[in-house]
Amino acid sequence: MISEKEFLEQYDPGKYPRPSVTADVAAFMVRSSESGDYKKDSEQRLTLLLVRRGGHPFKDCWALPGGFLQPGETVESCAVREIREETNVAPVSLMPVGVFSEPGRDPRGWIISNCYACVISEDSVRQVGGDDAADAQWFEVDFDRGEDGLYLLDLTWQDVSLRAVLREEKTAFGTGFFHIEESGGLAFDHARMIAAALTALRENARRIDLIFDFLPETFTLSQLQRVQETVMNISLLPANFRRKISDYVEETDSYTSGAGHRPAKLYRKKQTEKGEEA
Amino acid sequence: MISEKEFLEQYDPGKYPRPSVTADVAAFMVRSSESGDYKKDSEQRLTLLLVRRGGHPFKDCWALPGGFLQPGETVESCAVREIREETNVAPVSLMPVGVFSEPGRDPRGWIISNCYACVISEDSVRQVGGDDAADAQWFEVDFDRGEDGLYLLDLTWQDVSLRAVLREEKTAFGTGFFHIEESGGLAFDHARMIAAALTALRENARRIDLIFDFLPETFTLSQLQRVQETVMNISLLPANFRRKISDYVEETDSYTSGAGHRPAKLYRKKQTEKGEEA
DNA sequence: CAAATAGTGTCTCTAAGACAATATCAC
DNA sequence: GTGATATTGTCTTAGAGACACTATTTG
Repeated sequence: MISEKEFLEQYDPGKYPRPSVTADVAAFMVRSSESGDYKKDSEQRLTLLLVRRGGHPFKDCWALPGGFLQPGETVESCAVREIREETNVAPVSLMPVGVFSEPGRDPRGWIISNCYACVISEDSVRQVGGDDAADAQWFEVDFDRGEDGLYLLDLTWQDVSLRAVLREEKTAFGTGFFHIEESGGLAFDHARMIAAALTALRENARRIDLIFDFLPETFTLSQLQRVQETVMNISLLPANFRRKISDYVEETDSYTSGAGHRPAKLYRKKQTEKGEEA
Repeated sequence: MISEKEFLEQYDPGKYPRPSVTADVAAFMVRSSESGDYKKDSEQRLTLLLVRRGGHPFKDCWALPGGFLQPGETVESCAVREIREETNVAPVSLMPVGVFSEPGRDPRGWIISNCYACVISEDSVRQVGGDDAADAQWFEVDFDRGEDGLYLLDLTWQDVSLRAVLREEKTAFGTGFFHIEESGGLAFDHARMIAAALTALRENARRIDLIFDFLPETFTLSQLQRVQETVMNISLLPANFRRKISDYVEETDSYTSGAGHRPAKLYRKKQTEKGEEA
């Protein structure tokens, strides 16, 4: 019979085999692309940050930013660190997507990956200025359901196009879970992670709180609506959208100007209100 | 410049420090306790499986069942294995609760825990027969919100009563995240895990699919209603509940009998219907 | 003025909650 | 019959969707 103190002094974690642990992050941004017509508002696209792998394995393939967990940090702080290294932006909220631990998912050996999703505003990325390193780029995202529970994931940046095919797994539970039919050239099992992250993002985008993170401090209600439409890939009527979010925003004194139409009042996110309680 | 094959041959995962990884499971069951009155239906209580720790650290404390991840298995299969070792029952669905990786959370060192919740029917536990090992018991659960975002967690089995106090963390995102004010004698940071698991369980119990796992193959609608009420700690009107779930169940030819009141038709879960699509 | 977005009012439809009323068993 | 649950029907209300209409800007 030994005491707890003695036990801990003798304890050797190296007795049992241990995996390596990583955090990978699907960082999303809504990018507005200018249109030719001065009257029309710009269109918006959902984009995802990918990095080109500089070393083996999957050298030169595109992958989610991520890295190994270091002693003394949590998985979440590791995820934040990785995103900041790539974008210079610290993500506001981090959404857990899932744990990926299938044997063989990484050719280097026993490696478990914790996947997170986060949302970054175009505004903040512009402020810190992209360093134009060709190894990190925002890809436009298309993710649609095909036939027979097949899903098509399209990631496009300039002339690079990654097309993955996934099959949805029946998962008695609500979390999206996918099998890779075609990786589309993405490294590791990242196509699965991206599909799961997109599913989680869309699922949670109806909770209004999330979509504010895509926008700067102040915004018009139309901008807010377009963000939700872009993320969830749906279409809404302005009148109804305004009603729905009216409790979550408050007016400012500013207006937009310069567009070829009626100016819009700028709003900001209302603090300490609804959605916090209950 | 080396090839990927050469790289993998040279790769040594031991170069970087690695954590130990565990899976811990919050297994819930709804237990019906017989009442004295022949006319009244039995009352139901939500219970949680805890095991008494036989060795250091936290010797003799109660803890969630769990164990170290072994090579060649996924985190999920590890969780299933642990539950089966304690109950002889293989849980149907596994719900991810969160990853707990705060430095110092385990006195043995760098140990990351993946927490899952699952739901087990009283029926299946009865069938395999509890082995009456005193080291694994179903505790009755009370989890209520106090003042100032403080939560009280009460776990009771016979004369053992564990009372933990937790504080909810503001987490820009929807997942419950708690700080331990008082552990109530629970091992490690398991009080946090249990609070997070209960939050997740209640959140998802409104998705009807989940609550079927608490019940045997066939059941009455009242039983189903009581399960949802027990899990979510709410009260519903029978008429409305029946309407809401009517699309998810189908009748059988059997009826209950023997109770001091009108017999109820037995239902079963309807397959390949609503909730699967969309 | 034309084109486009900003913003308001209102009708309808559906789902949830409340509640009343009837049915049927064991004792 | 009594007391309990089983089961059905209907009224009310809250919220989402649809749509018509007005307001205001730039060129």
